Amino acid sequence: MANVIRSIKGTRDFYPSEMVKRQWLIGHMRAASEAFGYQPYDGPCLETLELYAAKSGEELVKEQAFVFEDRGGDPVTLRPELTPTLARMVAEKENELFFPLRWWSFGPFWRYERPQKGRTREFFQWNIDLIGSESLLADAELIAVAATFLRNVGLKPQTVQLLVNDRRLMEKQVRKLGIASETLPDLLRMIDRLDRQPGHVWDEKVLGLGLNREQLKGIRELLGNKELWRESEELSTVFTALQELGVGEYVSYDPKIIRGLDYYTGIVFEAHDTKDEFRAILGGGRYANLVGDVGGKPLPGVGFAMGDVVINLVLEKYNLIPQHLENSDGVFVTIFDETTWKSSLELAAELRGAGIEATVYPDFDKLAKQLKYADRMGFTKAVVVGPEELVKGEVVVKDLISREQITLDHAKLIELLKNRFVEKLVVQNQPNKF
RNA sequence: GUGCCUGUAGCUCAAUGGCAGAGUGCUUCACUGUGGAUGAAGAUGUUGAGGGUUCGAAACCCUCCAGGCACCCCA
Repeated sequence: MANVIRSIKGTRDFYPSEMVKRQWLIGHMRAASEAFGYQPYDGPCLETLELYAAKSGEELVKEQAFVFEDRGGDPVTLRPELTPTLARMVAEKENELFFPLRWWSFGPFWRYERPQKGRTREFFQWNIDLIGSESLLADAELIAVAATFLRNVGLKPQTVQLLVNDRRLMEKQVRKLGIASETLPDLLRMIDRLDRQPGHVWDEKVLGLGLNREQLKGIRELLGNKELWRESEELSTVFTALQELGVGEYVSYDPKIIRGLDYYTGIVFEAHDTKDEFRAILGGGRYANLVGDVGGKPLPGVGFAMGDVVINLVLEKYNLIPQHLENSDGVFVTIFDETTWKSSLELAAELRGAGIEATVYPDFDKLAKQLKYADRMGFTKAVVVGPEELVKGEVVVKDLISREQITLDHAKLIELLKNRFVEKLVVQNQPNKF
């Protein structure tokens, strides 16, 4: 195995057992999005470098994007985020779209980072935005979408919280301390990184920005004040709306939430595990001007993004991901021997024609081996067509869980399998069985 | 881009300078028309790669490669 060609650093292979989990996760993202009436959209994975030069943070494009020349010599970029694409798509059709837009998307993104816990170079991201409304109800709605997702995957409010803040409130409070407005962006960035370093180091850095000891003390007090939101009419409204939306238990106020990206202008929020063991699960907020930088009219919006990597770590820790590969919808068709294989194929075709998934064993192996395979692959029903049954036009169907088996004709077999199929559909309509 | 740690069977790991092992998985058989258990037998290694030290290296040293973790940045 030493000489197999390796995959690219920071990418992941999704074997069927992992793919089941990925589909499960996507299902919940879709369900939460659609529950609030959001529509799916997507853009290309390749974009021009120019698009990101206009919009994204400098570091994201210069340091972290995969940039290369196409065969014609033009610089292209593997998308490191979706927002610029969204802005471009909205700007291109701004006169024919009907606002507000409620759009969601799921797809792959690439960032050239050093892979580590919770960070890969190729990852999947759920993006969801409400564009064209300045209402605080829109801010609350996006937070409610996030909370609905967290609840539906089985995460409890004791385990995960959506931490909410408002940049306007923080700016106002910081100004009250008499801090110069030119140091404000740097200071906000420091607040965003408070928990990532020892307290005394952080203090030193803040003093280095030009603050005096008293101002530092004032900042520290602000950041410890869990009731600060009461001074913000906007936050009060948002929290009230979230109570009415039935997700109040998932939401709390945190003055330390600022968000690194510069384009946020109001409400900002992140989901964190309450033990603070993992990175932010998702992050988002209010922006004033989505499309201005790509040449459109200013449009306000609110949205968030959730990567698949951190949420998977959290879900794994709390054992919330369905583990097993299941073929329980289908039936496994054995092949008895060289003289009967045609009957097995014929039966399988008949079952498929009746809308039943049928999987045929491809070799003339011993029945024991075939049943062992069926068991390992997660089938719950197997069919045997041997010489004895063939004469009577019957088949043996075996329940691989109860180990019971019965002999019956084709019509009865189809009826039995179809009834089971109907039961399955009913079960699947429950969101946590997606 | 900076720093620290780790590479041994498919997987998880042991062997700390002296014959490369265990558990698990895998294959076969007990069971020639019936799978999960049990028992028995069997297969599997360039010890990440290359070089050096040594009578002798999986182990010690150097270089490279790969992976993990933290910083940076962020989903």
